Amino acid sequence: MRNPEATKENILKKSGILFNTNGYKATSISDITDATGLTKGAIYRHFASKDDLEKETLAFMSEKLFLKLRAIVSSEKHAVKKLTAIFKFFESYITNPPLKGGCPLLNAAIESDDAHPVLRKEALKILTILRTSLITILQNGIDNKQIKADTDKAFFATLIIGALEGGIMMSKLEGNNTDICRITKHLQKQLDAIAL
Amino acid sequence: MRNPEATKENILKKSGILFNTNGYKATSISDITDATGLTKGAIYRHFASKDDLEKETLAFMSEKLFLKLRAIVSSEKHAVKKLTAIFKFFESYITNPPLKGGCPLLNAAIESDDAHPVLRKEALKILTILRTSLITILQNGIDNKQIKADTDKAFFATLIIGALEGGIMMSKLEGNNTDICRITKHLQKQLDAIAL
DNA sequence: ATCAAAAGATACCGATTGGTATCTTAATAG
DNA sequence: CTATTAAGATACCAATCGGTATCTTTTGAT
Repeated sequence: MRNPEATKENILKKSGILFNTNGYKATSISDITDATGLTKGAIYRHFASKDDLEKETLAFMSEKLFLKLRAIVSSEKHAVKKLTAIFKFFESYITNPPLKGGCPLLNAAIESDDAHPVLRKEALKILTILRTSLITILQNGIDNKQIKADTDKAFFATLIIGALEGGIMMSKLEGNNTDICRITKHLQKQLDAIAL
Repeated sequence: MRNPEATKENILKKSGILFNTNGYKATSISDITDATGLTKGAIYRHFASKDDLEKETLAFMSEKLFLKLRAIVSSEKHAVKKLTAIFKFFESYITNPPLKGGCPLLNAAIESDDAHPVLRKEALKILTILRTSLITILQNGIDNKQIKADTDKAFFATLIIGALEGGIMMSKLEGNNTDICRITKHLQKQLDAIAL
């Protein structure tokens, strides 16, 4: 039953859970061999180093989440509803986590920003994609006369991302969804204010 | 020149920089002996374990920041101005960091929430103090007819903390203060809306 | 001056770290 | 059926980890 692609995916999946819940530095290769049932030989065949595995795992996690997010966004036609769906998606990070350990962007950003350039670059890439996606939705909303034309898109994108990520941090720390729901409620109000 | 209290404070100071910039798990006792010029013997005389050192260091950092914050807040008499001063304080986290490595609450919360109960409990304590302080300022503002009486204090406190912490994450990752300034600008607007 | 106690230095411990060289096994092409 | 090749297992490496037992040095009380 040898299947190198499946093996790599299995490593990425299990590493994702471990990195995202316990941290990148705190997760050892041995933790990963325990979780996968594989050996070091198998892991180092697919990844050049731990740094490389960390980077690829972060990319893997974010790609899977963006896939889910895009599916949710695509199912809505109205720009305002698309954004509301994104708020709901972030609420689910607490109530029904699509990925153990919270938001991989937030986790990687905090762990990497001062010390780990490889991981930091990957986190920045994710932030840029998220930011650009939100701005695109807003622009489409403006083009389709669903959102006020004088909306500061970059400003609004920062508000959405910042508030949601901060809300996730608070709710995860408190162990309930009170804070994230307050945040999404506020964002929804702001969204309604720029809707036509 | 032996001075155990000064030694302990020195350890806490240097550990604070290291833990806050490189992370708790990523910082070894050896890193701390290098930074302080002390030996393990000295460190383990003042702290029972690394867990204990981590916890005490986080408490030490937050206490120092709360002291600064209280001084800034006390210098303003009007509740709205007190809150504005807090916004400016968080902006300074990026432009002129009072402590290397960003916000210790945010850093500790992300690193601890799933795996490190000792640190998590301390982080939660800090969040509670911050939250309570904001609510108290809002309540005093209401009592002094400076802020609308129907303001949802808990809601507003969550918005402030969540948005600021998220903004810090974004700005630190981007390497500029654009995002945190957008966040404070929005918060100021929200504050003006509840001011009398 | 002496001595007890505390502060800090030194030297060590077993366990674990990321990483690698080598060997075995399984799949595939001829 | 066999030879080749790649996937994965095994065994090992030096370095570092958190922690401790013991020794030396400094300090303050007598």
